[in-house]
Amino acid sequence: MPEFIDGKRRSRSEKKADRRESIKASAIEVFSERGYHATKISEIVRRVGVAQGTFYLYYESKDQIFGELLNDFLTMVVQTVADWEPAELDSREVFREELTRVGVLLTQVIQENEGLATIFFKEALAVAPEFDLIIHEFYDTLGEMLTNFNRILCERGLIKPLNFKVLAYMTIGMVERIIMEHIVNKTLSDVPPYEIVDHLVMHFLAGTTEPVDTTAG
Amino acid sequence: MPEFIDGKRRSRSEKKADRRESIKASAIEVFSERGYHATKISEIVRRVGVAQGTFYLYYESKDQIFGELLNDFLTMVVQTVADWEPAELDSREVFREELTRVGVLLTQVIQENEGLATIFFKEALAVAPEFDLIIHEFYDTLGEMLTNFNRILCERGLIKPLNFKVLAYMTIGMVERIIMEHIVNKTLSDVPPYEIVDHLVMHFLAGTTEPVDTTAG
Amino acid sequence: MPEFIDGKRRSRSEKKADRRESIKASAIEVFSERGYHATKISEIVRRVGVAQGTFYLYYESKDQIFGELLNDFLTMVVQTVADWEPAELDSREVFREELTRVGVLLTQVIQENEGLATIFFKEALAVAPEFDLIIHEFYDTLGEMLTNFNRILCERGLIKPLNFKVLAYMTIGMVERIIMEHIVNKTLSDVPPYEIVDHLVMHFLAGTTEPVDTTAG
Amino acid sequence: MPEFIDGKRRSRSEKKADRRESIKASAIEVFSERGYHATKISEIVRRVGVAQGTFYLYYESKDQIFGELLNDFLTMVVQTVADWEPAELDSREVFREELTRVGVLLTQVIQENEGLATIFFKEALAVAPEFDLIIHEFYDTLGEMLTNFNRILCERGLIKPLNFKVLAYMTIGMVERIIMEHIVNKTLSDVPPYEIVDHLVMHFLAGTTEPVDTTAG
DNA sequence: TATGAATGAGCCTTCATTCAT
DNA sequence: AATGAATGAAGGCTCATTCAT
Repeated sequence: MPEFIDGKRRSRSEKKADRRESIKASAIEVFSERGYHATKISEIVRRVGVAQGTFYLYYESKDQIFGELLNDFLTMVVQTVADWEPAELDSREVFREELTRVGVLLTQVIQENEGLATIFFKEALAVAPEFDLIIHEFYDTLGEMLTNFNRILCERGLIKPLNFKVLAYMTIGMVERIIMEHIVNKTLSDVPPYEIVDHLVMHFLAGTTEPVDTTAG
Repeated sequence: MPEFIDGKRRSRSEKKADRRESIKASAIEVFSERGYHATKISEIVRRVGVAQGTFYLYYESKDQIFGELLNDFLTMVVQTVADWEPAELDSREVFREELTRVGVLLTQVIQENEGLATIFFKEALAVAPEFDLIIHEFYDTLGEMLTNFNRILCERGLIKPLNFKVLAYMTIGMVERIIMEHIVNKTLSDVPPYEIVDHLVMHFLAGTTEPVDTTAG
Repeated sequence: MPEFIDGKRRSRSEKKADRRESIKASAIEVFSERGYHATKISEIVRRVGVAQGTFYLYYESKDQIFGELLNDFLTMVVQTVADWEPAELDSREVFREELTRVGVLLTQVIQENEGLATIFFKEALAVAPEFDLIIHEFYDTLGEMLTNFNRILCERGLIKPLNFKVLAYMTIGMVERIIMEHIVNKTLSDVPPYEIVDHLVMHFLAGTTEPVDTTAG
Repeated sequence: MPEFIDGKRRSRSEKKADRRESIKASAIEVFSERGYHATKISEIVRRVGVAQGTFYLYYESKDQIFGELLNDFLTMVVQTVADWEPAELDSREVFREELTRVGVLLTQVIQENEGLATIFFKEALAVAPEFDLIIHEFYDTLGEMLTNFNRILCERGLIKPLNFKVLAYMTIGMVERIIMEHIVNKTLSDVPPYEIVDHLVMHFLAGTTEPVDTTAG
């Protein structure tokens, strides 16, 4: 019996969870390949090998599973940053190292969830106003976090005074476009992740630490 | 008689062009409000006040008009950059001024075409593989242009040696996220465009001109 | 002025008739090429080089012109037979000659109106119940004419007693399938018309004049 | 319970096949009554009492089911002839009997499938070039079969030398017009099938066995 | 008489969701 | 829990016909 294949009896709820997970995995696959609108429930279940009706035992609707996927992705990103727990940022060097560390962490987590990332970057905005809200909240939170972060850095003398909000979104933009090209479009797949993160960190620091001398020729 | 309102008789082809434009304007409105899939031809024509069939006198299909809108936007952006004709970049100061100038130009053009910008940033990737191609080509072109531009700047000693491709996409990302927030999502609408462009240029220059001194504490 | 090209003034009604004829010619072309349903008024007028609205100055509707074409064809066929005026059928030889003569006449008239023939044989039955009626009437008339003709021939001893109605439809079938293959489908286009008519006449006479001796081995 | 009506439980696939058949039956009905273009899927399903979408569980499209019906008819006709297996045609008498036998068989089969026959004779040529091909192939095959058959009969001395191709199509025409009138238009419904077949066979034999003496008066 | 832009009814097809088994 | 057949609303597109100019 399949339940014994791995040597231990799986409980009923464990099996149920498995079925749910396999449907979710299939959904990630299809959504990331075809996009939200071109994805049919029939294709999701076909790949799992269950009947159409089974989908609705585990998810309420196409929208609902899509929302859950979006949420999974955002939670993952937020969690990674929340788990960061940076060392005391008492020097530029430590600061640089810490930024690099969280950058590499994010890179890994996103690389391991390529499908979710693709869905987020390509589809999320285009599906429905309902999801727009979630995403705007995410960006708002991210933007606010970074704005505050920048303000703190400034107070500690690690970066110079700027419009921290603009700075925050510039940083977000840099990072997300790089992820797009590296993970989703693969146009930067020949560049090692570390080099990419290094560029991002360097650029952030350079653009924020020293006034540009524009008088020199 | 309406024909004399602007002091001259309008020819049939002029009126025909007008009708086409009014349908296009309506399409931009609806697409940017509702997104591609939620947009119904019936809604586009309802807002113009013509019959459903009229749409098909001017456009072949929903896909075709969407493609045309996308093309309009990309052409506009490319044209703005192509019309730039920067002065001789013989000093950092001139360089900075020129970058700022093109930035302001782009800001204006995009602000005047908010609908198209919204469609591009929110929908373009999610509609159909057919459009993915156009967009990837656009990004590839943009990426290559900037990569070469960076290389030239480096040769002239205006920026330091870096991975120019990564740098290019970082720049693209900064700019597009800022546009997103400023024009589409309006979260930066309280910041004057000039300040935003200034930050972008400053950041670009700072991150590319001087090595960051990470030894200082 | 075009009206003088052939050296004489054309009256207004003559010009009008010309326009009507050219539209009809175009309609025959398109109907025979594409069939009734795939024929668009726009295509008919495009080939004449007039505007869509012009069609409706000369014909009431698509149905109406189709009906007129059908009628033209049937009238032509009936007229040919009516113009036949056979010589006194006082011998089998004369009879045979007369049958051949009318056969050749019909062949010519149909060959000169290939388009109409194609429309009649391929489309007529499939368009609308309204046309079914016309066609059934035609076949009924034809069937009755031939039935009576056969009866007369029998009375004169030219053919033997048979079910004249069945005989009539057999004859119609033979003729129309041959026309189909010869004129419409061109699968018999390598056989000279005279040979074809000869076979038809011969077959008709053979099948109607002598009892078949089925006792011979 | 309906499942027990015929004394045994019907399996799911059996019921599924039934549903398919009932839709096909309805399609035959509507197509033969209204013709291809005037037939609406909504009417087909209305008569079965199922929803519009159900049609598409069993057939891909309107075209596809029409093609299947056409194919059914042609297969049926070809199968009847293929199942014929005539006795040794060593005498005119046997020959006549065998021809009569296959004629009666065809009559029965077509009478039992009146709807399909109507569709074939009235609509088939007028629907789409795609179907034209199928039908032309059918007639070509039929024409060739009969041409060869006639040649063989001639070699065995059962019929005299003629243009066998012309002869073949004359035969086809006789038969199909008779079917048209008897089955589709019902103008010969008062004549018993056997008499009709007899006339056809007699006529075929008479027209092919003896030279007509045209010198006698 | 001629034009051709405009009309709008009509139908095929898709697919998320339901529900009887 | 699982099935998969059935549902039916919804929308893109066509084209014969009209009518203002």
